[in-house]
Amino acid sequence: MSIASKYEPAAAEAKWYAYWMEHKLFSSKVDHSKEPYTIVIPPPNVTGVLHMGHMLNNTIQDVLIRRARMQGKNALWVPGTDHASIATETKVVNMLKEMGIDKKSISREEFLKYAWEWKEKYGGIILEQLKKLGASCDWDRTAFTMDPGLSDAVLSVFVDLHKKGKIYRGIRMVNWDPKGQTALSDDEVIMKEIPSKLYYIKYKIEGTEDQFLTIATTRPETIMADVAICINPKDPRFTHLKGKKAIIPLINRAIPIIEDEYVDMEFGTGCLKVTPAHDINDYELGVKHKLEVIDILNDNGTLNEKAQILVGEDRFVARKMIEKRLKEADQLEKIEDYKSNVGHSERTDAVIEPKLSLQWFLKMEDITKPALNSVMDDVIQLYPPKFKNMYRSWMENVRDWCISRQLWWGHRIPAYYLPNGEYVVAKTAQEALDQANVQFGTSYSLSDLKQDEDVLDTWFSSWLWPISVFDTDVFTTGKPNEELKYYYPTNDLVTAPEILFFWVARMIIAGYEYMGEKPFKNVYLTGIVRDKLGRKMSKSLGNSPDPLDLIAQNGADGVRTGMLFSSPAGNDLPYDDKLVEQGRNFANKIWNAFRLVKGWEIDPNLDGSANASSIEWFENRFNQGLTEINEHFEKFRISDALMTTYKLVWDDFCSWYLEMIKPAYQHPIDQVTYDKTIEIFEKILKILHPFMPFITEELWHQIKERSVAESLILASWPEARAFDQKIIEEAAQVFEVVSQVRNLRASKGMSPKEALDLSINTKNPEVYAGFESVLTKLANLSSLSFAEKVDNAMSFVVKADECFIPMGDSINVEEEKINLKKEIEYTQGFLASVMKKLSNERFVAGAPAQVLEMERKKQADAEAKIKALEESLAKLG
RNA sequence: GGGAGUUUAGCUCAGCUGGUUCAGAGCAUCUGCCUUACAAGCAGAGGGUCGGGGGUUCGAAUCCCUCAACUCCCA
Repeated sequence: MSIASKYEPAAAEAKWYAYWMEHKLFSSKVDHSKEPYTIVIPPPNVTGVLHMGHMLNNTIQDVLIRRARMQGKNALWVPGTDHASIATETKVVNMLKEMGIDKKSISREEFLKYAWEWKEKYGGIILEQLKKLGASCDWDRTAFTMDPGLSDAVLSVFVDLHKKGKIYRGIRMVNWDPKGQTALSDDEVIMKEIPSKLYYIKYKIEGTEDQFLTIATTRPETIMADVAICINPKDPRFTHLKGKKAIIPLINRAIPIIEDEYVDMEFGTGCLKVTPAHDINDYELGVKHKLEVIDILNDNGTLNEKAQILVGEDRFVARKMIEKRLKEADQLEKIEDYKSNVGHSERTDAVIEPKLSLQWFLKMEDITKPALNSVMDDVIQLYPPKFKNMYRSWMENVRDWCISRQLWWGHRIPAYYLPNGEYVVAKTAQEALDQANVQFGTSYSLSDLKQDEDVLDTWFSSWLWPISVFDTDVFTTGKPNEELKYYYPTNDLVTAPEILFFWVARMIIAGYEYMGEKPFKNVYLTGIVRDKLGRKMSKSLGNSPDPLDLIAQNGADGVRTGMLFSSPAGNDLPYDDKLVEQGRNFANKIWNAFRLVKGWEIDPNLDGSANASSIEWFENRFNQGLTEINEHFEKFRISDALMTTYKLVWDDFCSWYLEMIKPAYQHPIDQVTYDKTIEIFEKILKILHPFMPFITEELWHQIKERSVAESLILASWPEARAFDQKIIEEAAQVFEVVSQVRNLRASKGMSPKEALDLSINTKNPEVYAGFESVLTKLANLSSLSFAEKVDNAMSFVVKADECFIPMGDSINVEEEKINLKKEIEYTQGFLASVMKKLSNERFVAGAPAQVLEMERKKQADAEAKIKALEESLAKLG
């Protein structure tokens, strides 16, 4: 035969992906005769490359989409990328640096020109990589969050929310990234536990020469920004300080000593320095006590002239120098080691500086309510549901969303400042001008307007994604177009729990605000892909395999199934190369099953009636498996759906069914069995297709020539028919006899080639009737008979049936006796435990009838088995 | 400091409203096989007082209490 014994995925993958693309089989158009099934991709960063997290995430989406497509739904998976303002800007800045260009030395327009060039060059890489994975996205719809239409939608929404009074400008404490020189949202800040130091600093009490109070701080470089010392009014240690002033060391500025119960008497010394400009809690304390704000830091993290000393030094350098100077002044009492949680920028890893600045905010209080309720009421379902709690606590404690970023790459805030100190918000400069002149009775010209320098937070565009990929005008018109009406709300969203808040929650908010309707029905939260040590796989740690290498080595189908083998919803995926290997082996197994079937010659004159029972059994078993697989899918248990498919194909189809009907070597097969087997094989390929699209499409076409419209990707998902439990159970009993014979051979060290005689003592010979040839073949029997008594035989019992293998003189009677006695003893123990239950009146009275019946059946089975075993024992003499 | 989650075989995980799907699966391990579809394979086997303790119940991996360890979120 000419078919290779090992499946080579590369050629088939390239061929079929090109085929699907060429014939536009991923494409979806509005079609009211079909039910839509829609997924919008979580748009990867435009500058990104595929990592293991994407692989898992997008495999799941593709499985869902392909299955929906086969179920006859109008399946649409919308792809696209996110402009990712901070991440991309950082990369472009670095690129420019390598070219010897400083961002500060070029204009905004020049910078954006470089950025767009960068985007054009690298922006599509990740989408190309997704194609290698087999992603069946409708690529003609590929969207980008900074496409003209989508950008326009973002500005419309900004203007609209501003008009509604939900967007405002205000001074707030924000998370400032001194390296990226931008404000970050809370979600972009990663808290890390950092070993640091607690400095105990002595402040002189004003009007004394030798009286001091001591404060403990982790940030001595901010003492120049202190505006008060705060004590707890209940603290008896400090009553003598009330109403006095303290003097800041080194700069000798006097500050009041105030009282507030906020101060934790247990922490540090019980005295707290209040530095409103550089700590969020101090800021709130400052507002409460109407304290001045002294900001001593520049945007880049160096000290400014308000610090009076160390001007121009970096904050961390300043910390060291302050420590030294305090020591010299004898005002540093001690230093303790301390662990503190310090915020770091997700993008630049710089230590975050709390900073007061003028930013744009979105009021979250009212707008979040429908979004909270929809998840709490399961209108939107989270998988797994444990994330509901997290979602609620976030939504109930949400703070206003800081939506401005001090960057250039992104959607520039459509606010225009006027010479009179006012500003207007409008989509274009012209509109702003018209509005301003009407509103203020002025006659400004365009050149008088100065647009806000900042751009919007990336999430302020991606929160519109499930709407804006279909319709970018609805935000102004309020009237959804045909596409949006048809595809929205989408069905499933597959994403990582870490962006549940920044993205998922906000899409829900925007969905209700602009569509009055949820953006999706189900949210499937994947876990994080981790290495064997439990670390998150990341480029910086270098612990992640290259996904494209993996695909090259194991095939996309192997990688897809490997990723899914062990990733229940919400659980992290502990990645192991073994999993992908298992996937690859599985593909090979399917390949070889095909080789076997394809290699058979058909003899139309042969009678195949002996295989009827085997075919009947497998069809029932298939329907049972398919029912289970469908149930797993309904519950989003993708790993379980795969595992059930895996076992159905490998164990039931390959190990049992094919062996049962396989003709002897170089013998032909009958027409009926062959046709049935091909039919079964086709059904197997169908249920495998969502997981393993390439190999299944390849074999589908190798079975016979098929047209484009007959491609597997478009084939219909098999119907799960009713199945007969009895047929399955009886076959299982026959299989058990086969296993026992094999087991006996193995334990006696007999060769599998040695044919044996088998005699069965059963009350239900009809169970074996259809399977006699199967039994003979799989257990390698020289004869099969039904008899009550057999002498000098090894025996075993399956259910209540005694099975004998006559051994003539070679049998070791004593050993057989011991084995039988052991089994009798064990079964009697089991029976005793059942009887104990049944003789317990309270059990009989309290247990449901069904349970009772089960117990009685157990009793009957055990008694029958003991009887059979005892008879066998008696026959040994 | 507040909240949530996890703990079942060597590993990764199932186990629904207590009772036959109740101690399971896959992988790994061990034993025997190069049996012409597949050694990326076949056949067989061994592994767990379900984190510890207590309670409720006729009956607990499952419900309650408590302790312990780990993880995550928020401050």
